[in-house]
Amino acid sequence: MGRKPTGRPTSFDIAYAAGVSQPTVSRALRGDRSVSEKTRQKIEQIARDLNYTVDKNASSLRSQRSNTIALLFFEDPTPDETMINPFFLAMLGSITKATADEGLDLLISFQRMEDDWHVQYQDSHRADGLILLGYGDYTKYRERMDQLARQGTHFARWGSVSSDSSGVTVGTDNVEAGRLAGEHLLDQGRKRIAFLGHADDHYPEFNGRYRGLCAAMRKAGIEPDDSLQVDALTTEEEGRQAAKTLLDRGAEFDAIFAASDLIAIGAMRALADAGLSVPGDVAVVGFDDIPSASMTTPPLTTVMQDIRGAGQILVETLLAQVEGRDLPPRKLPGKLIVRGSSVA
Amino acid sequence: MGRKPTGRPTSFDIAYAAGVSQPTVSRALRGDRSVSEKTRQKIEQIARDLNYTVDKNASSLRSQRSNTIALLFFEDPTPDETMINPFFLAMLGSITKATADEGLDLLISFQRMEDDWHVQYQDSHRADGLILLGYGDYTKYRERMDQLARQGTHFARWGSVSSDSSGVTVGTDNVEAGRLAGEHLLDQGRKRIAFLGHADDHYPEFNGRYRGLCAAMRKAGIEPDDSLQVDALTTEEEGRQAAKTLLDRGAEFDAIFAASDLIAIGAMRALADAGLSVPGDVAVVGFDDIPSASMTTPPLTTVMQDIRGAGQILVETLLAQVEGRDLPPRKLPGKLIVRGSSVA
DNA sequence: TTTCTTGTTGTGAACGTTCACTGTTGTTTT
DNA sequence: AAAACAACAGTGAACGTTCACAACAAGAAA
Repeated sequence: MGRKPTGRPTSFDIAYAAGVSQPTVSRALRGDRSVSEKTRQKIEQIARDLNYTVDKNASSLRSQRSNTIALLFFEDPTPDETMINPFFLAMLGSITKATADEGLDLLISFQRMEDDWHVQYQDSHRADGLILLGYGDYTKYRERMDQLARQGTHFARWGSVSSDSSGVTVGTDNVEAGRLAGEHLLDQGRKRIAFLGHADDHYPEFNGRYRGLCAAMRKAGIEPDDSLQVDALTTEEEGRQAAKTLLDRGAEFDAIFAASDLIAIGAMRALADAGLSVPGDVAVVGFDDIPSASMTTPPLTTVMQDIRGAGQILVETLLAQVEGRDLPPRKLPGKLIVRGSSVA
Repeated sequence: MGRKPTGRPTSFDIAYAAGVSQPTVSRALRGDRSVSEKTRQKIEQIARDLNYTVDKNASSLRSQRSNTIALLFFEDPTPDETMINPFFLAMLGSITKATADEGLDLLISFQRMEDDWHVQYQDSHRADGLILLGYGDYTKYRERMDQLARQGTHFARWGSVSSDSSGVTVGTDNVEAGRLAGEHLLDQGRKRIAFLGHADDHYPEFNGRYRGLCAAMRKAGIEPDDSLQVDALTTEEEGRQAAKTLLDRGAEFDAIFAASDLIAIGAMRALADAGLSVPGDVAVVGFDDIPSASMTTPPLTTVMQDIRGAGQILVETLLAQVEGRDLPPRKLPGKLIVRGSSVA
């Protein structure tokens, strides 16, 4: 029936069987409206019978569109390489769904920041665009992003939304979310609120959360105490260390707002080790609402980010960019999830 | 410099700049040894200067090899679509690493079992092979796998290792792991051990774990009591329900071996609700060692699967298959992680 | 009737590689 | 010194689509 006795059928085989030309097959299967309904159905039927599928490579090569996006996690190297930040893992689920809804394929990669790989994804036509998820020292990533932007690579990033970085960014309104957390703690009568997490511009998301907390405190007539802010990255261990530092210093505090749940969980361990009760002695609020947050004792109060919305908006934003119409950066609201760690 | 005033450089541009023919460029960049060292270096240099990368689509089209594998999660539909089983999420990390090490790209998809999509991944030349991760009613998946095998699709699956299913499977030695868990509980002096999880052939992994438990008990001279086995799927809620069923029934038991950590966590909640202490009244052992397992109170004793090894072996196995040499199925050992939920 | 649409299909080329051969050197063997 | 063989590079075609354009029919407008 086909030209070749062996191998997968091609559009030529379908065309032959349907008695039309090969490009007509291509058009029909793509849903091009210039093909009559009758021939389209006939072609679709034959394609199904012969178990034919369009060759993705040939299609992408010719059309210069891969209908694929690459999801790149970039982070500072960690000891355990296969361990992924739980928050981004959740994001992955949402992005997968969003890409599937748009009929896109999703490539993923966890290349470390040292590698140049991510730069090549679009150049090599593997993907039409990139979604970047990352954490760690922001200033290190900026350079890469500028490079990507210069090369005309399409990408959308999850992170702190500001105008100073190249590329479109989607992220939670961290300042507002920090304010929510702060107000909640103040409502519980807490007055000396510690912040665990880096608070300088190298970590703009954490910085925003801290600024939100400070704003809430000032509004309540309390001047934030800088000595209650301790640097920490998003790991349980750093959270434990940070809380320990605070305790060793003899600092007085009745609440902790941690920049992430992992930090909060680590901090709770340190508090338990020191014989302090949560929320009795110290109320704790985290950020992210990772699955483990509800497993702790007491369950952790935290700020949930709109993960589902995030994935969808990231994909939308990226797709728009690929198609030449740029969408503006977007800020998503965070939502306070009150659990036992902050209320009596 | 090139033939075209605009757009990405092609291998022709590199060839022109290097004063060689275009196929030589292709050969050089592929590392073909029939290109002299000198010209290879020259070509590589020029390629770097011109920011050239090989077009993945053209390359894959011509060579009929995409150097990409697709990772497909298939599961029975759940209420929250973006929620992914934590164990498979961990597996994802390991598979990503393994594919990166082999220089492969990784496509992922969470298509539900209803869809036919997964069948098309290889046909459309998107991927050279498939890795299947899934849970739920096994008998439903068998049919699909037989279909894949019939079509000559290359795939490797994570799950229960047995000879009866088509395709190569890699998995933990569930019987042995179940025995480990059982022996541990028996060592703690427990005699009436309940099993929470489906134990019929529709769920061969859980079934293996149960058989292992039974074997350990018989070896210790205790005949397993069927009434202490309660069906449950891998969710916290089902675990809670299962434990509640057991309690409502007035069953006597001093230990629970849950077929997964999520089930175990749910069961611990039910025990707490009933005023029973862990491990005082009931010792609990889970399976998987998901991140949350160490967060519970008390921390959960569990069986850790060799996730890192799993990813590597799955990729190896699949790659071998693609290259025409079949590797045998593999069983990986599980490792007991003793925490507070099972020892006093 | 003639001309212009509109809808549908066919034609030839192009996307950017890799593959299978054919040449061309220069070196080794007989 | 002729023949044989490497080692390397070039030539033409092929992979399976999609694109731009031409061509044809049938009905509408002139």
